[in-house]
Amino acid sequence: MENPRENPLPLPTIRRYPIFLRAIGEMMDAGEAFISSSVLAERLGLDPVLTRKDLAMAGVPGRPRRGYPAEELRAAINRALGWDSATDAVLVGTGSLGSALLGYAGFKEQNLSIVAAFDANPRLAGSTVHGVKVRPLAEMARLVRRLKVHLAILTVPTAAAQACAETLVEAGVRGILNFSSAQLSVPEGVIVQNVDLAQPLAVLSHAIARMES
Amino acid sequence: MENPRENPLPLPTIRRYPIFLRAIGEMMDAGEAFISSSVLAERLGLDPVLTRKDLAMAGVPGRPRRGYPAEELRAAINRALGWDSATDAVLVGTGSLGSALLGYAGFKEQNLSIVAAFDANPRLAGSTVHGVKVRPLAEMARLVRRLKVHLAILTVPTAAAQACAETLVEAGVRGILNFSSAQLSVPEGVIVQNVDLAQPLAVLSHAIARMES
DNA sequence: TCGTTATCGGTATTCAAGTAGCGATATGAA
DNA sequence: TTCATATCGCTACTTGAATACCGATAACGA
Repeated sequence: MENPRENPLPLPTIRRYPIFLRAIGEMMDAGEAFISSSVLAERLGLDPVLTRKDLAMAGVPGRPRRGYPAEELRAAINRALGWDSATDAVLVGTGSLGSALLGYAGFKEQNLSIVAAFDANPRLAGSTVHGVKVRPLAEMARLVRRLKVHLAILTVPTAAAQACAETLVEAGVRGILNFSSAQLSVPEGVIVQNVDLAQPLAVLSHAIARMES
Repeated sequence: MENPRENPLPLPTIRRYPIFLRAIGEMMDAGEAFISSSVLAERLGLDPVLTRKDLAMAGVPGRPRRGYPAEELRAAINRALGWDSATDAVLVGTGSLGSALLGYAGFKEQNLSIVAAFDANPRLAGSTVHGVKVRPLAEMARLVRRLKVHLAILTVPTAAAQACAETLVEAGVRGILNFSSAQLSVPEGVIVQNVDLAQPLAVLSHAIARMES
């Protein structure tokens, strides 16, 4: 099925796809034309069966004793993630984390280009961070609307997050990657994905605490 | 049961705990002495029953029509996460992401203090980032051993990650928060928690792609 | 004092994801 | 040409977490 709506991918599968894409890219660079689930799994330390099921979800048929055609597989996964066509995004909040994300190379791999950055601090406006010009927050609504940007990366302090989100949604943003710890409330049809750096730390320190007990 | 080994907390619960801690802290600042699961759930946009089950796992008994005693609850959750006593960590790789993490306030909330930072680039050595002095990589093994640090945050380029990990483990590190996209291989007893910024972006863009299809 | 009710805490059910088992098939070697 | 085998792809089975349900209880109001 081509229509993603009929293809409800398991959430864990979606999370593994970016990892697969990186490995597939490296294997293609090494000259491989076919990707077998066993080799890929070995490389990533995953279960081969689980890997095969994930790859099968992309809808590209594999061949016994060869694997999946690399180029088609990569294209299918990219399509499933909506990374097949270039997507524009804006970044709001050029503090230390926001600045770091402006320089994060991974976004480019995913056909995501950050076309503008904003900050509430007027002293930062006009400066350039990793090649992106920082603009005052007041220009955000107008520019987002004009550029028809649908995706925003939110790296503002928690207290400012809800107000920013509302402005962004009002200007046409459909998806927000929220790095603040605010619980954003947005209208239906807008998707918020929270990123919380404390979560992996919690998992790690709990595991260590358990081992030492 | 006090012993965490007998208390295998569900992984999703552990991930929600940091969120709960923040909210509980805010409610305590507002003068609340008791935290009810329904109020907490409302505030965080979660299911009240799910929230109550999570809180129950901490082992603190609640009271009908009141809720859980705030101070005890917070202490119990912190204990479950191993955040009850201060933990030292080192950070390796002071690129843009590493620098941002040095300034991340959330770590302090979790009793985590980054006692040293290292970078392979000798030109960076000696500089100070967010109050932490950057040292050359060559000093890492010795210092980690001397300070008896058990936790490391790894923000080096993917190509350098495995070598750094090995040095750290050799020097006594038990847990690694890995921000690189390398698949680290470490000896048994060492825990690696991977953090991949591409994953939440994948979830978000897939969701948007599905809606627009 | 006594009922009402918000909240806890346990049990049961459902659902999603991971795991296991197994037949089908194309490839490569004998 | 024939056979051995790596790999796919399908169908259970198991596990773990979320959801639903329901009884118990302590606080509050009448």
